[in-house]
Amino acid sequence: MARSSYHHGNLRQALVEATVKLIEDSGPQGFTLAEAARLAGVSAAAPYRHFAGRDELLEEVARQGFEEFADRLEAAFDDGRPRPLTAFLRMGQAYLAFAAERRGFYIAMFESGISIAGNSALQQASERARGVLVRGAESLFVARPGPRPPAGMIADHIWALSHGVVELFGRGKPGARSPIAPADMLESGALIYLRGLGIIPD
Amino acid sequence: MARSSYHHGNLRQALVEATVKLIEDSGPQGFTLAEAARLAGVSAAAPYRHFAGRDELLEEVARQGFEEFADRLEAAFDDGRPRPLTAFLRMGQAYLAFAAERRGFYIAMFESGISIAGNSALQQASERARGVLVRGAESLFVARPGPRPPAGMIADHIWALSHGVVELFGRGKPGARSPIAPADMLESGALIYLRGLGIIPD
DNA sequence: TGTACATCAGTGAACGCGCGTTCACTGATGTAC
DNA sequence: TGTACATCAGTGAACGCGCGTTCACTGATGTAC
Repeated sequence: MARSSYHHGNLRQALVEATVKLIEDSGPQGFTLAEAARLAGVSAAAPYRHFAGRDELLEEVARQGFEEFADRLEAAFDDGRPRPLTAFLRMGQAYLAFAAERRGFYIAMFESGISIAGNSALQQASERARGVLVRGAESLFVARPGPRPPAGMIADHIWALSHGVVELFGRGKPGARSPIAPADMLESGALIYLRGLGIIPD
Repeated sequence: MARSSYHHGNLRQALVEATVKLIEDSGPQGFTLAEAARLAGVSAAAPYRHFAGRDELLEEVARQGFEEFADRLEAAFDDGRPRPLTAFLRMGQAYLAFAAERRGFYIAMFESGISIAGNSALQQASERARGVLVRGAESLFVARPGPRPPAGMIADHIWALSHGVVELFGRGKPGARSPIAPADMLESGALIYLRGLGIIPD
């Protein structure tokens, strides 16, 4: 944060990180361009050398978030090793881990009110993440002949369930709505769902 | 909105309605006490006769939202008629209908950043809504002997799935992430899940 | 039915604040020769 | 290796703005008698 020279050197990325920290500390509202600049140790006018405004900075945060999100899902899936089902469930836990460990990014991605469709780099990154889930869903059927439900639909169901768990039960409220840990909630829900798909025998 | 006399007559409720409209029109950020007062045709100081501040007004909006939400779920469930499964699925559709038709309330309830636990009237209302889902889940097992999964868990799974569908796919973005309508997404997901529970035979 | 008076629910002006954004500027860096 | 110069990435002051909140006030309403 402390800067010895007149030039910052890496202000663009420093602003991204300041934004993440501000969002984590004070919620999605608790972020202003001015405060991000302050946190980066720079005048309020400086961010305009790198971003057109507040929204463009938020969208960059979300884009980087989606990239890391996709990376983590991919690593968790590990090409379906040792078995597709295990790998698929591991993606669910990676989903929750990302939401918890990278909360600032998660909020920027899903709760900041930015428009994903309006920014093509952002949209590409978000589609890449969905692609990992879709491939995971496809892998569940590799050894199964016959008709299969569309993998995109399965990916969307699991994404929705995971997101709902994060939003409704994922925040560390003591004495929250449910005493069950988010990880257990997602796993039990996903297992029931996969049994419904015939992936897991009763 | 137009007021003939010095006194408004029903300012408290008018502010609630103004808040809902502002949130619907301009997102969760697009609400300020000052603008709500303006919309209600009243000076910026007037709201302080009825609410301690911005947050208290938002919490009242959320509370009323949860009450109507619970009412609608209850009406949709209709005591499990004609069959528990049908009634349960109808609740899912009522969930989506509420989120779409009462968007301002939904946003105040789930996306405005208020703390549900910090306001007991609000918490009670939200628990009442969950109670309807829980009773719906219990009804699925009335004619089934033997061990059953906890109804609270099932209610939470379905709530999370519904919420996720609303948040990720429910906004009317043209060309959005998925071309499938939210109602179809939720129904297909819920059916697979219920099959996994053994409620629906394969 | 009329009147005095307490209470209630508004007004409007004022405040301090922080934000987003623009602008002319300047210090630092990189490059051509 | 040195110098001139273009470009880049900052500064700091200023602006207009709208917000939240407070305050003394006043018009309207309700009630006791």
